[in-house]
Amino acid sequence: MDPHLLRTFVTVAHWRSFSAAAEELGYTQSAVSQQIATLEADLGLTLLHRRPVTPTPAGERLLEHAAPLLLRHQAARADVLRAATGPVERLTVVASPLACTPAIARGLVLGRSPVTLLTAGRERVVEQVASGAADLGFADGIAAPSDPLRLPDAGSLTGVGVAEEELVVVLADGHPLSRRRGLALADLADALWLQAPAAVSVERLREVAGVGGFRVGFRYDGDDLHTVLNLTAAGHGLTLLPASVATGVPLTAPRVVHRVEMLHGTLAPGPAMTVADRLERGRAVR
Amino acid sequence: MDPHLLRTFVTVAHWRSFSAAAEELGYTQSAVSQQIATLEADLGLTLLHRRPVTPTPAGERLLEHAAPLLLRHQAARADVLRAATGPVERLTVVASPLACTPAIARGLVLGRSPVTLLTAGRERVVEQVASGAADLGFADGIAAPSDPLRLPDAGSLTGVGVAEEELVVVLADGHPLSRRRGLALADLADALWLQAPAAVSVERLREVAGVGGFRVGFRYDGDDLHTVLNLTAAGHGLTLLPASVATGVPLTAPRVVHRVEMLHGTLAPGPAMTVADRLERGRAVR
DNA sequence: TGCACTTACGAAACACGTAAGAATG
DNA sequence: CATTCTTACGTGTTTCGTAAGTGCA
Repeated sequence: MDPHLLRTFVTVAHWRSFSAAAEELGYTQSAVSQQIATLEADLGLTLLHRRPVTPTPAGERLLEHAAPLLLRHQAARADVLRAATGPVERLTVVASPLACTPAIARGLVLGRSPVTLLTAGRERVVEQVASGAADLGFADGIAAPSDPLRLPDAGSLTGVGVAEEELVVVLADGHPLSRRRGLALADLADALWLQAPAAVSVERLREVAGVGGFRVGFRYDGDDLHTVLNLTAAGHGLTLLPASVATGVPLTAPRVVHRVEMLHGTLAPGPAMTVADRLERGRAVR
Repeated sequence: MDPHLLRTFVTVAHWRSFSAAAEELGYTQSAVSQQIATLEADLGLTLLHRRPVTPTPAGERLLEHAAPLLLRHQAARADVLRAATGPVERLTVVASPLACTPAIARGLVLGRSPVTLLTAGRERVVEQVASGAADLGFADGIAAPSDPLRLPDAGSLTGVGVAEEELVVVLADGHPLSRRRGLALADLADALWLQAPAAVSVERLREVAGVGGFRVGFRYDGDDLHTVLNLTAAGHGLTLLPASVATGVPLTAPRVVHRVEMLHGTLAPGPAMTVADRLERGRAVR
């Protein structure tokens, strides 16, 4: 159960192919085959069905453990390294699509030090901060007011809520429900929803509403908010968005808000700490 | 950052000696030296001062990460293995000294299947269950009513509260405070306390009380409750114990209780699940 | 028959033990 | 000067790549 082998296993399972994993990892097909064989021999279990490549039940189980394990592993490494190297005079920030609110954007100025901002999915934000690729991360999601976001656990990351905002249901133009003053999520479980990284995930919707349904009518894999709005307007599916970025019908039940959390490892004095402190002091929520 | 090297590092740091760690791990002194050198070269940092052997700040940082990392690592392995092998017809249970209350003991009967019970410290209970050495664990500690215990995170362990009980302050025979009807923890911060695995840890006392103090007057490293009571009676230090095992003055503030939690990994149908279900149904607290 | 994983085999790297060396208290 | 860690070096093992082998669509 070498992290090395674990990473190969995860990659193979992801691509459902030994050869594709080999290419991604810079190994030969043969090496990957041998690594998986070693892992299986070590556990005494078959982890993957071959042709087609599919995880066995034991493999599925291992996959659930492997991702958090590898995440914590690289987080530990990054944290030790970060603590040892002095403060750097540049700041790299990663934010999920809707996480960079005006207040946060304003907080990111930093004298003459250069700031780099990049966008990534929620999990990737955690990963980047944990691995030290970014100094500061902003992840958004929906949650009950003052509840923390449910983010992957990297072991040593500090997260503070920095913004919470009302949510609205964005409906198609002229949708019969658009005249309503407020909507309950449970009433919309039968509707078709738009699945997009920039908007709230349909999976999370089911969790929050506590019911099934919420079929995905359309899937948009890009980050562009205008495209999301255009797709919704065209009737491809409903969307849940923070009130400030879209017009729609307020969501009244359950009481959930759009929340942004700032994530960082242990901060050495320097730009990252300065910015984090400023944002933490000015935060809208705890 | 091989788990292998990490384990060696943790052991060396624990013993503050390369040779002692080598002996414990079954390596030569030389091998340990090389492993630490490899780890240090990999991170590009000195992790340990030599002679005397002491962690550097970076080493301290790594130590904080290493234990939970290794714990999760073996927990993942055990979980995959446990899920794959069918239910076993024996049950191994591990409990911290005061965790095996009468109700729990009663719950541990299991038809004709043999049950093995062993005692270990709180951390060790988690470790044993996580690593699959035990099927079921019971850990006790003090916490605010209905609050969970603060146990090491193994990633995939389920914990449910199964018992909560009042605490009493056990005082020396004829102690002036023993006539009081109730005591507040903060008033006892200046007293001398008995540190013993079977009783509440003095460290935890400080956390719960939110103040310093609580000097350790005597340290007893055994598990025997009678010895603890005798030591307390002899005036070697105060102790905090569940009301059912000792007579003393009820603790009135802060509102804390003695809590027992049952821990287990994913349970396959079988003895472990039977017992866990029974105890979970009959639990006193959530 | 062709694509995809496995196996065989050799070369390079690695990890450990023995034993000698260095440094500290 | 004795204890404790480091270094040098030899050996056995591991791991990877090349290339041939095998099996399923």
